[in-house]
Amino acid sequence: MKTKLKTTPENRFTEEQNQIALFAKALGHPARVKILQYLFETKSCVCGDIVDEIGLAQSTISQHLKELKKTGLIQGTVEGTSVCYCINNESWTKMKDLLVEFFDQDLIKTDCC
Amino acid sequence: MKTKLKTTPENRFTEEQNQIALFAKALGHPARVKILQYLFETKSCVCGDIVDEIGLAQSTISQHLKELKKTGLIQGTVEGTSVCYCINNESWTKMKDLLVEFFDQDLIKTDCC
DNA sequence: ATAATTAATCGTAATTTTACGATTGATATG
DNA sequence: CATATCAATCGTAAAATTACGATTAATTAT
Repeated sequence: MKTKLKTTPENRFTEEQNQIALFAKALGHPARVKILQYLFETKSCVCGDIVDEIGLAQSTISQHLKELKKTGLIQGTVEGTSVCYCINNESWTKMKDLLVEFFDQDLIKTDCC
Repeated sequence: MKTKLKTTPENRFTEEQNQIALFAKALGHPARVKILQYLFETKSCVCGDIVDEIGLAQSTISQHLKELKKTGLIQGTVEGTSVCYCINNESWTKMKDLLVEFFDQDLIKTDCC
């Protein structure tokens, strides 16, 4: 039988390529960039403060936070009725190392066209 | 009454935040990560070779190349009937600098939660 | 216990992304 | 010229993203 199977073999991309893309995707929205910057520059990382700071609806911010949590870049701890978010330094470093290594490809490469 | 000043989408994010997100978004798909790696590691950066290398449809690769071109990370030069793609080193460096600076926020940062 | 506060989730709509096949336009080659 | 080749674009469909208001769950305060 002629199998026009659904493509997308999981060996199409390496785990590293997928990881790089995943981290990059997490940074691929200005709101998330701003959230991360805010979490770095302030100690009060309560969700409500983030909502005020960014200027998007509370539910939207929650979605972005969820996205960042998914990659492990941030983590939240319940504090009474609010939730305190902060950078997960381990994940941040992991992302940093992975992406910087990716960026530094150009140090090996010479000219092309 | 507390009047929540509505920020317009234009000044909601800084130009830097938008730039970071834009570059990150470009890297936010494993196919584009792989394309960039391929362009670095080989001298033959012809579109057809990229299609063979990645294993996606030609039109899909074209779309990804367009996306990368949009950010300026790559450029293509027509060579006869084919097109030779290569990294735009200036843009690559610009992205590198911008993102590495963003990554290095953690060097200033103390602990949070 | 009741009310208030906070953040997650739900439901939904608009937009964007991703993928493919088909077509088109450009350039070689016969 | 006719034809083959290559890559961009078109048309389209499925999936994901982004945004919002409304609701819910959990906790704190009255």
